[in-house]
Amino acid sequence: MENCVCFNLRWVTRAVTQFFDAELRRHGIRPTQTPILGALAAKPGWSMEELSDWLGMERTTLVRNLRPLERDGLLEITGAGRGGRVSVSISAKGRKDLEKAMPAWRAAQQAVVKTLGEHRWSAILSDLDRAALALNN
Amino acid sequence: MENCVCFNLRWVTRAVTQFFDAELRRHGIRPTQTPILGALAAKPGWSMEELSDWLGMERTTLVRNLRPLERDGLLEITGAGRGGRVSVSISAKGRKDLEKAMPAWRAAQQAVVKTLGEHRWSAILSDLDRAALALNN
DNA sequence: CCTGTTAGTGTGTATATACACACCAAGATG
DNA sequence: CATCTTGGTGTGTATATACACACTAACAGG
Repeated sequence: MENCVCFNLRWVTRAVTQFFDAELRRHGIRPTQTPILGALAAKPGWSMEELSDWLGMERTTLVRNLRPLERDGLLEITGAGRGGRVSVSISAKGRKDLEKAMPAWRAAQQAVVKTLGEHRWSAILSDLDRAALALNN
Repeated sequence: MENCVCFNLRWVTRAVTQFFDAELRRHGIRPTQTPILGALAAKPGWSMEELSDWLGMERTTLVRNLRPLERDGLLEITGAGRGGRVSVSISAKGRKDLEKAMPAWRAAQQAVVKTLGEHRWSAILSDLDRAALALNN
């Protein structure tokens, strides 16, 4: 049972997340928030469901994850809310903070990629993506 | 940035965890708890630090993760506590519940392994283990 | 206009995670 | 014995995750 796929994936993910967090921490941005801001920076006016689909994240999880970013003014949520479609967009501050944190992200990414080499990492991530998609059907 | 290792790993891990959870749910055991109970079933009298080392889990995270299991009587924590070493052991109920949940775990494990094949999965997990170890130094 | 249906959204509750910090026990040193 | 250090533990606080559920807006059909 020590070969449990779920357990091993969670273990590696914890290690990688902690590593990214150590780099990003001083910029006040969490590893989970980086891709959220990245998506928002690429396109304005996401609905909650679009964004959660794009990120492959439970919609209700995303709602909670946006709260700290909204509170700190990195993004803005406009629209009706309960019942009506909302529109999530990055703010000027959000864009600036993301920009400032990018070098740290790049450093972490490069350091992790270096452990196995870019070729192997991309093969692994590609396979894992395929596995995850298979499980969703 | 959509190739962020951290983000992709977290995504896959969420999918796999949800899949395991769907199988284990009706037994009242979470995917995270299975390996904990497994370790406890293999050896009695773990100290908190030993167990967290073995599971590759932050010690303080483990403390919180043990609470529900302790509350539900699946394990017992004896010893001084704050300051003094503790001894964590599985209970009879814990052993029984784990036993009952094992078929569900096996089913989930097999289904996930089937997505890429056993050979590929074990190569991937072996590489990921190596990567995670490299990051801890 | 009214009502039923559906799609989009948020909440309640519970677990998972981890950094910073505080606490206490036990042995070492004086 | 007193104090000092160190190693093992738990807590405060904050984010991350997701299932079950409730709510509301918008639209359809009468």
